[in-house]
Amino acid sequence: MKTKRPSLKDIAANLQVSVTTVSFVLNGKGPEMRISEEVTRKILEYAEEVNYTPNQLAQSLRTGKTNILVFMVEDISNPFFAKLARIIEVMAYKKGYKVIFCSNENDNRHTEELLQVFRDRKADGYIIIPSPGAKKQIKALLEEDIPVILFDRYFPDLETNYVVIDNENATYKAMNHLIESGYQNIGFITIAAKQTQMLDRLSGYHKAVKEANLPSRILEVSFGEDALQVEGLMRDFFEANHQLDAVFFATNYLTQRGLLVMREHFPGKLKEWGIMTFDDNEFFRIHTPSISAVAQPLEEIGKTLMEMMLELLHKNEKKEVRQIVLKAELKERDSSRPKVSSNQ
Amino acid sequence: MKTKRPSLKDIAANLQVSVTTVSFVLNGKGPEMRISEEVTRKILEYAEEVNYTPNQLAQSLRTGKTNILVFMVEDISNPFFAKLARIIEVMAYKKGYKVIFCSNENDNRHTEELLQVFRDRKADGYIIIPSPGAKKQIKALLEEDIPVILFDRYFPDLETNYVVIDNENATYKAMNHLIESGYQNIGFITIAAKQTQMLDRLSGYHKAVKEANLPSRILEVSFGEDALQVEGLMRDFFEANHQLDAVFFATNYLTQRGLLVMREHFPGKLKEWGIMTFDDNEFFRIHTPSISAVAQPLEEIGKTLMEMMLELLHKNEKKEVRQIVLKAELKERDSSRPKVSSNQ
DNA sequence: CATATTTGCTAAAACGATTTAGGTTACGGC
DNA sequence: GCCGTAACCTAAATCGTTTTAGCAAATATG
Repeated sequence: MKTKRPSLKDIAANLQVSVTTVSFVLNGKGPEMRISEEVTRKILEYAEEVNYTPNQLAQSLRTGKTNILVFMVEDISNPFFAKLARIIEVMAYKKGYKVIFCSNENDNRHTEELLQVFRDRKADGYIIIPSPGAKKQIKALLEEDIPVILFDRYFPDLETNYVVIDNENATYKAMNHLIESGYQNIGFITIAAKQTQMLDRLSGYHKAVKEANLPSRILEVSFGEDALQVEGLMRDFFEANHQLDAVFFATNYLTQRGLLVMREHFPGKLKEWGIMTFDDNEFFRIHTPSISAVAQPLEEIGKTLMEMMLELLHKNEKKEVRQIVLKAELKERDSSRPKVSSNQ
Repeated sequence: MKTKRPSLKDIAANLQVSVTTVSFVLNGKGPEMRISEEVTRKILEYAEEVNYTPNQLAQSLRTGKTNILVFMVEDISNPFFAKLARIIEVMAYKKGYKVIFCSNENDNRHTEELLQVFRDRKADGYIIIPSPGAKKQIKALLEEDIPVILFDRYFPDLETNYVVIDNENATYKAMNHLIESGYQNIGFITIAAKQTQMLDRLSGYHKAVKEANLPSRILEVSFGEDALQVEGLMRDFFEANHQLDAVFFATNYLTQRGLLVMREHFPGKLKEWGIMTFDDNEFFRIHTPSISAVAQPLEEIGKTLMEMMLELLHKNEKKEVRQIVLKAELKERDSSRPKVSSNQ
């Protein structure tokens, strides 16, 4: 016996008052609009009784506000993004905002389509990991004066709000830690992407090896390749460079693949080599050996993003652009303990 | 120079036709409504030129359809749910639906609030892991004739669609595998929850130990406890039961905690003990020893959920309720290799 | 007592679409 | 010359809100 949800009109009809009055009362504007105590009480009681809640679609259509935020990452099933999503979700709900998560697969067409979808749905704000060619779409949002914050990476020549970490310095420090531990031949496995976060990590690596006068050995895999292909590339890389004594994985996805390859094909290296990874993960603590990692401060990133977003949402006049660079934390674990030189 | 997005009205005004005509043409009803070729072309061209896309809010308000699905889990940052979320996301987008993910923390109030929010926003369908007391809210949705599918767990006395796995049998089989490998004293670590998925796993355990005439040793931790508390309880449990020679973790969260405790406090047991976990994870393959797991068929679960959902969304008359129980797969890895008896 | 002011409320437009029920005009048939 | 029909298009209601502008009655002011 599916009965329609009550609307303002229903309440108004039932109580013989106007829709306007009901709206005023339920929005707490009763006093301001001089609605009598009696009518106010009557309306509140009846609304309670029929369990009225406003139709958000109508409300949004009228007001232009949806209280929906978009959180777009590469892949929501990546633990790093999933954790951050959860943090953002909690904070947003506390402030009365709902969050739509979505994955753009670092693909421009995906990004464009998704943004179109949410534009049509009038999302109030966007927290985005931009795909390489998303600059145009981001610009379009900015021109419509819609709150946008980039994170993880940004466009150096675009004036936007962003929150990132200091990738270059974090990588540089982690590299120096490996070097101080005695590793001399450190391979760097990264994603072939021309985006800031990857370029910065790479240049941190370069800086460290150059300063220490060590050789640089780099493997770039492209984003689209599937797990098996990636594993094959790594295997080849390890075989072609048997003088390696340590390896630095530039993302936690690569680390997963890499550890598997090492486990299956080079079990000895797992113990001997120095290993460092970007982005920490519960399992790196549990792994044998435990894996040293550059840990991004998830809570802080989430908190910063939400604070910036709330500011943007509530701003009246134009705020200046804010670009925040946070520090990452180096977790020193067993995989970067001082090298035990076998032949020196 | 923020210019308003074009609406049907704008197009109509510009071309000196009625809004109705524009709407018909853009919805492909031109021929049916006998709109002339010429007018049709004019409208299509102009719409293209100004890059018209309909305001989804208005559309939804009018039609009652939002093309939004809700996917509610305990915690979206749990890798198991995150992976599934990704699968659902891909399938849903292919069919023109958007997905809102949310975490109810297995809490009734959360569930209720979230459902209220999406009810107000007129979501088209719901895929839900219900919290223990969510029966009433689920019923309310069903009465409004809104598509709902439960998964992971269900209410035995509620006639709903659901997709679950055969928890009892999967646990029973995994237990027998441990028993056949020679383990005689198998602890079972689970969450104190009276929900079907947990009860079934527990009864699978009971069935197996009873049949094999083995002792049963169970640790129940409650959902709310934090990581450190859980680890403390496990430590006590392991110490109090030093005759244990294997342990079965009933969820992958518990496994994470448990492996950490074993690693830090009982490193010897990591190698000796049989270990089994529910819900597989990339890292269980990489762990030393690699961890045997009862793997839920994520792809199949996702596919089944979406197929059922699409059927419900497109149905005309009432469909009968579908309750699907899928099989889990046992991944036999190093942690359940035959026991090497040290003192027999 | 006539005129302001306050009190208490409401009509109606607007947001941007969809859809029902016609309304013109033109043309063919008889 | 009248009627029926087809071709082409549109007015207006509707979804459920918010909000502006203002009306009528009661009260205050001089």
